[in-house]
Amino acid sequence: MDVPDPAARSPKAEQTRRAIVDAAMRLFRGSGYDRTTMRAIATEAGVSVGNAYYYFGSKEHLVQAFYDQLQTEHADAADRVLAREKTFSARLEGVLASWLDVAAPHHEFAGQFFKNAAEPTSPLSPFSTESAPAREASIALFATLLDGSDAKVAPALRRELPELLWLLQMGMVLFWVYDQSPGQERTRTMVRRIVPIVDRLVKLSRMPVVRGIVDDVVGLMGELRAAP
Amino acid sequence: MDVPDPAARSPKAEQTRRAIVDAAMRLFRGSGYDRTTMRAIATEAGVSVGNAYYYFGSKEHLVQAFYDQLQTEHADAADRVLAREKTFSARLEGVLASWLDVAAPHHEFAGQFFKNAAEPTSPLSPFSTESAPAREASIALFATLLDGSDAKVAPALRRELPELLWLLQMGMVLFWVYDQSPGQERTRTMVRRIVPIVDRLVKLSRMPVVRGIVDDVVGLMGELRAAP
DNA sequence: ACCATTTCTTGAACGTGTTCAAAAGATGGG
DNA sequence: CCCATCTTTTGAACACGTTCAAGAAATGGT
Repeated sequence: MDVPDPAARSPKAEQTRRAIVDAAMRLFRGSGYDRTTMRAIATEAGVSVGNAYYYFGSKEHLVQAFYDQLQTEHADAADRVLAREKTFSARLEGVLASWLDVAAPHHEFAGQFFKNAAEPTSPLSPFSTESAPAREASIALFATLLDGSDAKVAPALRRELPELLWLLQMGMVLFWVYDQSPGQERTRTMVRRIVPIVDRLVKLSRMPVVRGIVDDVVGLMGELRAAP
Repeated sequence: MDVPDPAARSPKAEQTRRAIVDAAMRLFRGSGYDRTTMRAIATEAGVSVGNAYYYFGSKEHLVQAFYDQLQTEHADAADRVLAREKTFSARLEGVLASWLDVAAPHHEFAGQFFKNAAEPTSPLSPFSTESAPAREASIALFATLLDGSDAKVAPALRRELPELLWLLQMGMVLFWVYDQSPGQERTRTMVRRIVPIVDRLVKLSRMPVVRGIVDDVVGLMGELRAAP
């Protein structure tokens, strides 16, 4: 289960590690997660099964590499969107749509390993401590999205909105995973139509009648964060 | 994989079937889903492994029985709540809280098999065609909750609100599965505080400014339903 | 009573993810 | 150069979910 300290890796070890990750990626992409066996990955990488387990605690851990790569690709694509677009809704739609773009080639694969990420104890779970860095990076992206936009947000909401937008993205991912339409066209439709709604909700958040609810929601989020 | 038609079951077969389900429930409850093996279930039930697979296509299918039982228990508890409470928020909080009550003893077990339910292709997925009856029963429950309450809902929303409340419950279940606080106290807090928010949102739905958004949301839901 | 057909039951076998003791290789101090 | 120690690698073995050919038991028509 234990894995060598990444800081102290000999070049040879690093080479073996990469060979295993690359082989896994190739096979996952070609045959899907379930149909790719650890034996096949080891053979493809030119090592023994046990050696793969020396570097990766489980088959699941091999997916983390894929996960990281996706996150990086999305961050790049999102940066390009944010450099180009200035309005809140264009920025939001661009960021969400670019996630769909980078993830599209992996839809089937993603559906197969989604069950692993869903398990509460899994390190791949978006709520796990292991994925906290990725989660915070993603929330920070939505903060940038917001800061550089023309949106006028109720002050109370400003602090919590990035996390709420991240939750929106999680919802989108959930929808996408279950989306069986060709090219996941339904998810794209959903995004295109939900962004204006969010935009209007944010605008409404400053209205006196609505502000009470906003405060409630913000208060609840604060309490839940403090509790654990 | 094929399983005998439930309509045409001899008493003997039914007895064997029950023995397997009961053994599985006992062991699941005692040792959790993952640590309970099909061999142990078969031994406990006094049959062979192959026989268990004659009645249940997979280990996952054995969970369906647990699932159904939970649903039935919740429906009963919810009925008692709806007979007692008349205001919308009391009914909603009662129904959600009673789900937590009936599910509480199985929190650990539920977390373990949640990953199976999360896989899009799984029959246990709340969005699968196999669980459509359970899903529709649950949505119908929320329709009853609404109809018998004092809530004045915008007409456009009335049709979609039961499904939205069902989605709220799905969100609660998700939160609950990940909730590691003792007795899942955080989820209870979340429910207690989110119900008044929903209540206010529903009231707000009739306001002229908000009505536009409500129409958008309802329109989006209709479109997504029509698409597949 | 007999056979044909269907229903039910068995246990060995397969392929899988994972573990582990042991070996091989690398490193560094004397 | 040699030994001790640490890192890396191996492949056999384990436990599991699942399948399947074969047999046993029930059923029903003649």
